[in-house]
Amino acid sequence: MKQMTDPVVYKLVRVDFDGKLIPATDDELMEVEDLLEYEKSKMLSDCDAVQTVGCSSNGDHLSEKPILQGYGGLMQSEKEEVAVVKLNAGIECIEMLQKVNKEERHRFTHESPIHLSSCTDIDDQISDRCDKLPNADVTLRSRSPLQETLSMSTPSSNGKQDNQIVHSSECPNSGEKGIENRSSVSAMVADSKPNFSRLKGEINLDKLTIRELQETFRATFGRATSVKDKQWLKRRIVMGLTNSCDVSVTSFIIKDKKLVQTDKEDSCKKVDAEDLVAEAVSDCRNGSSASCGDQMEDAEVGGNLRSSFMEYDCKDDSMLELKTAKRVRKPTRRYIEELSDMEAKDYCEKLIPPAKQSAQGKTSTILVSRAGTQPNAVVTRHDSLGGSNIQVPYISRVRRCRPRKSIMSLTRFQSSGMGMTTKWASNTIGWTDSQLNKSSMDKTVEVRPVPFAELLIEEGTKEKQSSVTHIPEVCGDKEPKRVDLPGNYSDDTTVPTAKGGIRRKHHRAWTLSEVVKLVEGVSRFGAGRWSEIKRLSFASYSYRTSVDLKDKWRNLLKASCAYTPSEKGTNPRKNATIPIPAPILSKVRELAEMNSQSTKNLKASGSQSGASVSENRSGFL
DNA sequence: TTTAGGG
DNA sequence: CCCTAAA
Repeated sequence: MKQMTDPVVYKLVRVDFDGKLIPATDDELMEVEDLLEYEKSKMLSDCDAVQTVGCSSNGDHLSEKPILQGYGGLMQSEKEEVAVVKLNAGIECIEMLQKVNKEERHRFTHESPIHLSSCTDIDDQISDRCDKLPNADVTLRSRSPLQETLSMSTPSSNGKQDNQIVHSSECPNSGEKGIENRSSVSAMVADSKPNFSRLKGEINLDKLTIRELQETFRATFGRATSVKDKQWLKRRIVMGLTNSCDVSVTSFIIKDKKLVQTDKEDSCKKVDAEDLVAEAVSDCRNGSSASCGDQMEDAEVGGNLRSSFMEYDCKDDSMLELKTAKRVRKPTRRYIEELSDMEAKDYCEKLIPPAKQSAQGKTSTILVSRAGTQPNAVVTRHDSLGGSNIQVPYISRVRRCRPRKSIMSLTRFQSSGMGMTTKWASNTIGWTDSQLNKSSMDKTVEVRPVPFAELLIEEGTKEKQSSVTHIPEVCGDKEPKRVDLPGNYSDDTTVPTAKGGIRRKHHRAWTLSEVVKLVEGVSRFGAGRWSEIKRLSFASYSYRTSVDLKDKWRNLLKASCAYTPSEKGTNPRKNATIPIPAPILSKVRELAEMNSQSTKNLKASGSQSGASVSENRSGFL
């Protein structure tokens, strides 16, 4: 599926009045992540390709598209580092995608049937790859030279004011009034390709001239600097190479990607190159956090949004420049929860016990961020993710799910899921945006073929179906209600009981989108595969356990049986909870029937059960 | 640990 | 949702 997607994907990005780049929806963000992954793997094999994804700038206007930098310039020994740097660049995009003006999004959803490239299980991807932002080293400012370059290489279009949205190029109908900032140029910017040869071997920064330091800086971060301050440069480079802000030594020697302290005690974390990668990957995760911030924007975060950026553990005053340039969004509670959940769920098997970690010479550091603007410090800890050190917000939580057997299982399922997705995309009819809205799932858009589209069409919106026949469909994904946002419950959703167990504090009403997700999951994996559905379709819903899914499915089944036979003419307000749209219920019934059928088939003839599933689906409708 | 089913 | 038996 990734191969099918054009690697050049543009995202909805809004530029705020203060020049801040506001990302779009979660789903888009996630898609970018997908992209990042794609780019990463691609670049790992293609050393020369430095892909820079579009950035459009309209002269004085700061309307820009995310710069999605690939992971170019990889050399075997340093590829990890490169990946980091490049990823860091990509992070910017992620960040940009984090937020989008709600109204704009709404409008976007309404006015433009967006057909994003197919990308399934975005939730899973995002939740699996995202983490907190690192030290804000590689910073693409809104007017950074790199972006300037990019801007020039992309066609600019009619100017709009700030706050305008730039439509993604994957949105075929995005050409409506005033929002035509489209560009589909993938700029190859050689200048942005850091020269990492400088990073080889030992570098004694003390002996370098300012110019050399600047060069090294560029090699490290992929962007040039004009800073003349030697100390600053050295610090920056060391920070970049060691991925640590905690650099205050006066003498720097970098040897084999490690900082060799010369005149001071180890105050630096020494991380392997692979750690850097993990860190960079972890950067993406912050994206999910930001999306949470987005969702909570008028809720608890509220006006704090603008000030919700903060720096992590940057004790160095030299960071001042960076502070203004790039601020790290403070993780929301949901983010932290999810992150912790993810980390526990997905990477637990790879965790190295802290003791062992220290024994390996890795300092298990707990850093207290000293945010200038944030009174409350954020405690982070170093964890090992996939054998790498990452910094994650520290939080105690209860794991409700057993860890994934292997990270690869995710990819495996994803690819298989995507395969099915592709099939669906060509065989089924998806939502239209109006259908989406009808289903109250218009908050966000997701690129995913929706198997229930038929149901909605069957609901009398057939006239819409022509507009969406062959393109992967847009579908509401995230919970539409703020009340349902996980962040509102944060990490104290469970409370220990006297009996030693844990009990949930709140009942979380199932939202329609969750139900849809569930039904889709069932249709994909079949009823009974709850843990798989949970992992793949509800990866970002840390509060839904597989048991929950099962229970909900049971309820849905009950509801559908009580409902559908008599069709829609009956009393529409039977459900105490949210009224489940009849199409969904009938879908549930269908799936149930299919399921029982296939199991019967399994029992009887033991064959052709898998084929019957998909065939029954289409034949049924 | 996961699933199925009762409470 | 919780709990638990069974796999």
